[in-house]
Amino acid sequence: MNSFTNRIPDAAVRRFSLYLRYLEDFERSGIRNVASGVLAERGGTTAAQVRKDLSFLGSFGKRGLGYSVAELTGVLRGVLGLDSVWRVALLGAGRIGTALFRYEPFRARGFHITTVIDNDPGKIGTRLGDVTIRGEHELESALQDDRTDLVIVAVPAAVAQALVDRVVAAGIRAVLNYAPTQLRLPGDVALRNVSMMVELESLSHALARLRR
Amino acid sequence: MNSFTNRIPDAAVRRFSLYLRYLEDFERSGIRNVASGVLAERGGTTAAQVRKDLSFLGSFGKRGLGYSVAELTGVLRGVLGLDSVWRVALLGAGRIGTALFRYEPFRARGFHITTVIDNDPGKIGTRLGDVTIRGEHELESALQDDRTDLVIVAVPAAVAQALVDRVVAAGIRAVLNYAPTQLRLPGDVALRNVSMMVELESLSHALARLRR
DNA sequence: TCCTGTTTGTGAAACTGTTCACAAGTGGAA
DNA sequence: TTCCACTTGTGAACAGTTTCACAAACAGGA
Repeated sequence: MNSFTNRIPDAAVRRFSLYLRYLEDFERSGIRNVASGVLAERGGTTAAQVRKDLSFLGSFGKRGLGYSVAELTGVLRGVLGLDSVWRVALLGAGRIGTALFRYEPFRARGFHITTVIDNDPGKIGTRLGDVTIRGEHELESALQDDRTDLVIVAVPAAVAQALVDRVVAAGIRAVLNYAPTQLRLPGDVALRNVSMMVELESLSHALARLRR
Repeated sequence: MNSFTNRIPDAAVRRFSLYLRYLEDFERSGIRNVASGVLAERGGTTAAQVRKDLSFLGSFGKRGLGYSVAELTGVLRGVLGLDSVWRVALLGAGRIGTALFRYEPFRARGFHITTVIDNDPGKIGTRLGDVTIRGEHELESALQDDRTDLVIVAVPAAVAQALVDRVVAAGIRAVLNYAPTQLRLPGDVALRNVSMMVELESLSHALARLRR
């Protein structure tokens, strides 16, 4: 009975992404209904967790039956903002930036990389896929012209903060950061960090403990 | 006064990685002591958080002065298991795998990618940097021969689980997963997932809320 | 219609992580 | 030596998240 008016816990939102992925698998397999326990088993969590998560969105499961795959898929797409196209700018066309650019599932989910910025003179003017790489000096105009919603940062740590300050000043409200540095930005800008070093080191911590 | 015998919260361990990064910057700048507030400001957290985190490791700050950069660096390296070399196998030499392989900071931190596995016949036998790519059928022998500590999964979701089952059976106890699927594995195997879709979708959720 | 087996939705309890607030050290100046 | 400005370490309060447990709803069969 918990409705849209309330804020949804961040931990739950992240699981929604996973649930949606599994529901799409089920949909492809022609499965029409799915119980919380099935979704839980697939996602490495518990049935109670799944039900609690979904209860933040309202209540549209059928007792005794489970959830309609089609309906739940639709609701999750809506909540995750996947019912519209998001225009994405990629800052940095190095190895990581290029790998991200070519990652197909982005486009399938409605994330269109329409802008690529790099400061290497050898790259400016060349194409990455169907996008022409532009120089850093064009950042603001590119973000504006392309009506960018969201920025992915894949530049060296040393230049990331300065670039992001400009991005925020240009009105962008969502940043996905791959640079190995903690960006500081206003509270009303959504930021997510992805760091392979942090994950790796948390693993080596676990391993080191095991060894003792 | 909290000593090594206790388990350290996962959230704290992940912040240790960040603290260490900043401490290394400070060390390079010749700064010898650092207060919790300074570390906090750099890492986008609070002074109390920093002190609480560090208290899990013992107590070696000096009241009125802060922490010795050199000492703290050493302690964090130890806790994160960075005082030895870890031998890493990379499964999947596609775009993401290749980008990971070439990511220099790994090696600097003591993570040596000694094994690369791919099932593309066109790639088997070719080299990636100084490592020869081997076929999937050699997985077990490669892990054994190279005395692998840790495995990075960068293969398509469809084949990830089967491959990881073999990896676990071969005795590996730490897995870093880039495949967009939730791997199921025994409780005594440490697993970390890195998913750009989850992060992106959590951003688009935030944006979609903003729009309402 | 009634019974049975299944599954949801949700308060309450348990747990985990974060923030607060302050006594207790510390170095340096007077 | 005494004082002062500063900073740690840590219980306690608080906030957020997960798990538990069970009444209520439903489908299908007898």
